[in-house]
Formats: sequence, structure tokens, C-alpha cells
Amino acid sequence: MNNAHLYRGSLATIILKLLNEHDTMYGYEIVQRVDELTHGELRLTEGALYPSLHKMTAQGLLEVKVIKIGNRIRKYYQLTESGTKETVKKLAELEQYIKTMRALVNPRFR
Amino acid sequence: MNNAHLYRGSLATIILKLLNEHDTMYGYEIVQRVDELTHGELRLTEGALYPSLHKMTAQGLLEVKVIKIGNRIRKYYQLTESGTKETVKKLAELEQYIKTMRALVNPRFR
DNA sequence: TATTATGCATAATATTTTTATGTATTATTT
DNA sequence: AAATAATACATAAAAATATTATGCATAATA
Repeated sequence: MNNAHLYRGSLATIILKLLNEHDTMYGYEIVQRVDELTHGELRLTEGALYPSLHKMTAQGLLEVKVIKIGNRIRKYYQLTESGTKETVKKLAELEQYIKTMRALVNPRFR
Repeated sequence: MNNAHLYRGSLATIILKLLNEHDTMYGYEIVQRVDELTHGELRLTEGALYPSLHKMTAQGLLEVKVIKIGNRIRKYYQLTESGTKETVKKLAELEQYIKTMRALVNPRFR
């Protein structure tokens, strides 16, 4: 993973979209899912994930439900209404970014 | 420009590719060119551009030629051999990034 | 029983970028 | 002629984000 730098700024988009698809997910699950979906291309680190989840929760984009599995806890995250809107917005922004980068980088797209 | 966060990490790729196309360019010209090509979508700030140019020069990716236009100077940047290789690499990384993001974000691409 | 996997979390550091300035020359508008 | 805008470089403070390195604890597996 030498192109990690490009993923800077994409983390929230990824998390929101996954939650949008899966209804509820917990942190560890998100890490695993990203690893699967990208075939190891993108290694989502906990040091990035958890602060991001906390931030989006504080912003009202996510809701948390704490569940006990035996003696171990899981924190299930779910999109709020506002979070769903933000997801749509972020996906549109990603599309725009890709278009713009193509225009910059690929003369065919000009 | 509300999706600025996505461009984090893309700056070097953009600069290298533009230099790859135009042979030589100076800083101010790069700002203008990006503005034109993206129809104002991406506003490249000098505070980001100049340090990045200096860094890549220090890394041996770019060469500078200082030219006087009247009493005003221009610093023309040009890819070195190593810079050309790096450009190819960075463009491949961008393509990979886009593929990966599509896989994450667009179930159609799985 | 030792190791790996699960599951949370934070703190120090590094990197990159934005925002805010700063200096100076040349061109254009009032 | 004077004021403003455009050209052209640059850096410094602050903000944002992510990596790396830990830490704690439980459950499963070798």
C-alpha cells in the first residue's frame, strides 16, 4: 500500500457508504470489510477509524448502540437521517473528484 | 469547493502530470492551468504549491531554471528522469485508487 | 498454554494543507 | 497620475488527518 496518501480525505466517505449498505456495523467489522472489499489494498487502521467514528457521532451523523457479546462489548453504528444525507453528498463529491482528476490527468477527458 | 478534503494527497500527482505534458511550467502558471482545467473546481493554493515544488525538487524529481522577465523572476520547473518515472508511478496509483474506491462505494463494481 | 483473533481506545508523531501574510513588479482601469 | 488588479515568488501559524505505537481485555484456536 504505497498510495495511502490518496486515501487521505476518503475515510468518512468509505465509512458512511458501508453503513449505508449494511444498516449497522461495528468498528472492527468495518476494518475487516474494507480489507475484504479492497483485497488488502486499503488497510484501515484503528487509529484513523475510531476517532473518525467518534467525530461523526459527535456531528450527529451516526448513532451508537452498545451491545454485550458475552463479556465483550461491541459498538454498533448506524446512520442518522442527517448521516444518510451526508452520505449522498459525499458520494457525489467523490464522483466529482474522480471527474476532475480525470480531466487533469487524462487529456482524453478534456 | 466543498470536497477539498478529497484532493489531499493528490497534489504531487497533479503537478507531475502537468509537467509531464507541458515540458516546463512555472508555479503561477500551474495555479492558472489547474483553475482552467477544473473550471474552478480545484483552487490550488500557493501555500500548498510552493512547498510541494520545493520538496520535489529536493527529492530530485524536478529541476529549476530561474528566468528573468524584465525585473521579475520566474522559476521554470521541469521533470528529471526520476521525476518522469515517478509520474508514471503516481498515475498508476491514482488509477488503482479510483478502482478501489469504486469497489468500496459502488456495489456494481464488485 | 501460548498464540492469534476479536474489540475497544488513545497518545505521540508526521504529513499535508489551509489560511494568512509578506514582498515586489507590471498592467490596467478610473 | 493614481489606484487597483494581476503577476510571481515565498513562508509561518494553525488546522486537519492519518500513521505508528501502544494499551487493555476477552474469546478462540493451535
